[in-house]
Amino acid sequence: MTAEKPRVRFAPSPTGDLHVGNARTALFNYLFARHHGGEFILRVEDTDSVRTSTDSERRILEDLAWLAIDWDEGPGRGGAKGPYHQRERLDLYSHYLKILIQAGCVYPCYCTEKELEAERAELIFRKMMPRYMGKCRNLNDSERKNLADQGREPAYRFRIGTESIAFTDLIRGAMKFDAGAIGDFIIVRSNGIPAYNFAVVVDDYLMSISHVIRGEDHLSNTALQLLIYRALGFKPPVFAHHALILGKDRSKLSKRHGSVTVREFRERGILPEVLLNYLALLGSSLGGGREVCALEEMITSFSLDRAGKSGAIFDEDKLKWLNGIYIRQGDLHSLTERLLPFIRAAGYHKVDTLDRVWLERVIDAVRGDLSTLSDIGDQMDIFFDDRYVLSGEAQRLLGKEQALTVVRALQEGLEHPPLSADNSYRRIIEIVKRKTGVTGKNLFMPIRAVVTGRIRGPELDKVFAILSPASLKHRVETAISGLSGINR
RNA sequence: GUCCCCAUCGUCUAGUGGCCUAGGACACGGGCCUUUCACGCCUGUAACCGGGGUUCGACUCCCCGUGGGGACACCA
Repeated sequence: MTAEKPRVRFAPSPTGDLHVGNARTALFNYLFARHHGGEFILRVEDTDSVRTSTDSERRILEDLAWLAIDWDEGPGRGGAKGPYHQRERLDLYSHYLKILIQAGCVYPCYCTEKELEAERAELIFRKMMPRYMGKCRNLNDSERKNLADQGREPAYRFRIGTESIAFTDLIRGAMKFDAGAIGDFIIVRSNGIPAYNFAVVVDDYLMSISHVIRGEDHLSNTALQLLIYRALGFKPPVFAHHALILGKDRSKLSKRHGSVTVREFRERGILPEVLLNYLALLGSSLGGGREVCALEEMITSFSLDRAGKSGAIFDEDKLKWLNGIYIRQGDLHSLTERLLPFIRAAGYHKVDTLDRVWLERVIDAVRGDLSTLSDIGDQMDIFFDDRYVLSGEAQRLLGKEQALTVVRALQEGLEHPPLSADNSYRRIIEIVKRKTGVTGKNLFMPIRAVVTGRIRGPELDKVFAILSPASLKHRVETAISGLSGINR
């Protein structure tokens, strides 16, 4: 590791929403930078003219901000090594392309995409590794002129030798590749836009990136990039390739596995700090057996040594479990604040007119049953008469003879003169118990069922304290008339 | 197909030659608490891929096999 402060980067391409795998890469880079007091740079790799969209870029930046991953240099923040969009760095790439051409490391290739595709198909058919066979590798000047005269715009390919490429990966150790197995690859497309491997090398070098931390899927790209570093005479950064996030079938996590973008989890009501916490936990260990871990602690304890070498399956159960912990342990005011959009989405359009103190009591009562913020609507329903409904389970439970007796006693108990909200619950339970002689589960479950319409939910004393006496009475009455009808 | 990477409970992992009768977490089962479901607490089931070495001693080191994954675009 270098003695100076490290400079790392996260370089998304704005071709869709931020994938959790990429978010994890961003987090690793961020944690690495913060842990070592270095700099974290954000660079937008927008060289794919057809798939890139400014909307995607906006959304990725939003997602990063939502996760509280902030960058020291990059879009919206500036910096000495900009610009931070590859599209604005085209002259830089053409400068280094010229150098490579002059050095004879690169040659123009006039093959059309159709021709290349045919070659690839042929190789695959013959069960060989699909790679460029070097058709334009040794063209002379007149041949080139000929092709150019046909109106063909050349792409530029890097001339691969037979040397072997070795480097030390910070996570994986000694790594060795054989250049012979690789075909000459394109570094600048026929439209003049650089290809990934070339742009990355130029940018990482010019931006003084000291450590490249990225997914294992880039391992073989590293060999190509190292070749370019060598040809340009650049000192390469230190590389670290972490394992990927896998789906249930152990293949790279992708759309068909379900939710995969940061935005999807956000919309499903996963807390940003939980997603971060989980991503840090996945495929690594926070050390000391810690699982629930705030960002500050992650920064302190972060180490690439702990990054796992094998892929880790994304476990939504554990994510939800972690989310539930944060929901239960967090501050009630901020929880309420974050819940508001989800309450609105559940159809409570007038949530802002609700009494905030009352709302917070409701949230406090149900937070124990929430695993995601989007569960709130369903859990809140029991406190609103127009949403109250006897579930099938509750009806079944109330269908029992003894249950009906309890409910009738409850009805009588509610007839007693208004009591203070604080002790009404205990008094009513006392009355019902005395009248029926029923105790325990047989006493509480019927009461829970009529009052909430469900067989599970918040603690009953809280429910009684929140619900108005009128609602209570109304629910019991309608339940009784309904049930008696069924029984007869 | 070729190259590369990886390999501990179902899942995420601890374990860096003796502390391992392999520890923790999620999930699952049981119990306790709450005169209720849940929460919480306690507890159970469950793993070192196989074969060779190296060593007094291998989950840990080496080799082979097997299995899984990744890469192989004028995408990044």
